Amino acid sequence: MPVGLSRENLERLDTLVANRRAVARGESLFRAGETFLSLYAVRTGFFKTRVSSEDGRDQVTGFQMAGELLGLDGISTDNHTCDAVALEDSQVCVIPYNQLEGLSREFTELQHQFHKIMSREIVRDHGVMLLLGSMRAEERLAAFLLNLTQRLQARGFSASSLILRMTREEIGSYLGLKLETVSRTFSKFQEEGILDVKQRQIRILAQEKLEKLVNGTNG
Amino acid sequence: MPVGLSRENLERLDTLVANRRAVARGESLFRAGETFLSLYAVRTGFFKTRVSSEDGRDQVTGFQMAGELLGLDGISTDNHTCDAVALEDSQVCVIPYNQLEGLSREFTELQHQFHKIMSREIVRDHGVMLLLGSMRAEERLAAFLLNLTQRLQARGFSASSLILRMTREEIGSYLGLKLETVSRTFSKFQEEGILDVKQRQIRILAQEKLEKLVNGTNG
DNA sequence: GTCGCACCTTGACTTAGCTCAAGCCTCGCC
DNA sequence: GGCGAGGCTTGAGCTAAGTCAAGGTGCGAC
Repeated sequence: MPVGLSRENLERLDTLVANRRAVARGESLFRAGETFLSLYAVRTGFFKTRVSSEDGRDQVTGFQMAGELLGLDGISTDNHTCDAVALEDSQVCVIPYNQLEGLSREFTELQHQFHKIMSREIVRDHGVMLLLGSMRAEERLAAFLLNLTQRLQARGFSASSLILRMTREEIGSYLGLKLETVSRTFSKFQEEGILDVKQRQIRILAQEKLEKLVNGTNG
Repeated sequence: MPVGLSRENLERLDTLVANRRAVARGESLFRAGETFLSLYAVRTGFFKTRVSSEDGRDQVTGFQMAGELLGLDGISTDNHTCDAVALEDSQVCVIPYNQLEGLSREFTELQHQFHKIMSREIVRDHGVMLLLGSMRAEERLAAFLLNLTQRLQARGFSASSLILRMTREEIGSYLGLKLETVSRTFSKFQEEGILDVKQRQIRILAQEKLEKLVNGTNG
């Protein structure tokens, strides 16, 4: 949250975010049901969030990379409502929530940014609902890949070449598909010359075809 | 947002919410792309929200009844990102967003409540993702009906008898199903003695069976 | 180095839900 | 009171994605 502030105030904001925590691959940062105290900003690494229903069903609700925020769902009931699991060794900033509320009462800009971040999460979720509610498998995977590369590119990585941090099953859960369907769709994209797929190493050969799949009136 | 406050402060909160607006059935309260200035609290009536992709696809993202808040998605970019359409003649309170931010800097409790409301929206959306990503048609419709009746019951209406405000197509869009599937599933529930369905009049005869469909490990 | 395990791919078959089509309510309007 | 339009139901056939099953691949532990 970059803001124009005095040095003293900048320091106060820095303390908000001073605390670090490391999370090893496969470990949870937090779990559904735990008391909510802090938000977390990913510094390095990669996470998934996952909700579960009373029966065994679960659903990956998102993948988070450096700079993204985790834990917003916990504010509603003072308990986390999802699990956040590191997909590789990761580091987060711990942001004590009551301090954030306090500071955001003083700094209008911080308050506004925080609201924007929450709102953006809602907008993102609506996009996923659109995907889950109305797209076919190929369209879902295309949208997923474009979203990932866009976010990676914003962080200075290649727009066309990436290494997936998650399994086919996790991608499938996120996209509402079975892992076999994800795998077959990757293979299909490879046959069609859209992707080069070697396990988790993906190279995008024809981004415009992915975009057409997502946006085109589906021909 | 009921809070314990002095009379003067209560009055200031009242002015926040003093403005009313009527929306006739079928009209939009706001549309995607319009400048975001205010949130809206439903006073009477019933709304749907809907997102659209560049091609014609669209997805109903929620149904809102009295007491629920509309427009949170607009904060992220200062533009609304979905359409809100009245499903019956309705009335809303207009809540100017910059005033809300201002007051919530003064009133800790208001700030906290507002954050909880945004967070609750995120949690709700995750629940819908779980539904869209992992449930079968019957389970989706059961979850939908239980959610509706629960919210109606919280407002003093019957837990077992309701009148749908939306078409089969709108239910289908929300649940990621085609209208025919929604219709067939209603018919199936009727055959099984779970519901009595007469067009939009629904009577729930066996709530426990709906609950079992949603929660049961799916037998 | 090789063993084991987690993950991925591919094939054959099944099925839930979609599509297309026809007909029926019901409610507002003339 | 009849007509029309939007909405709902139902049937028949199709298809995208799921299921089950049998390997293949690559990496970490010993």
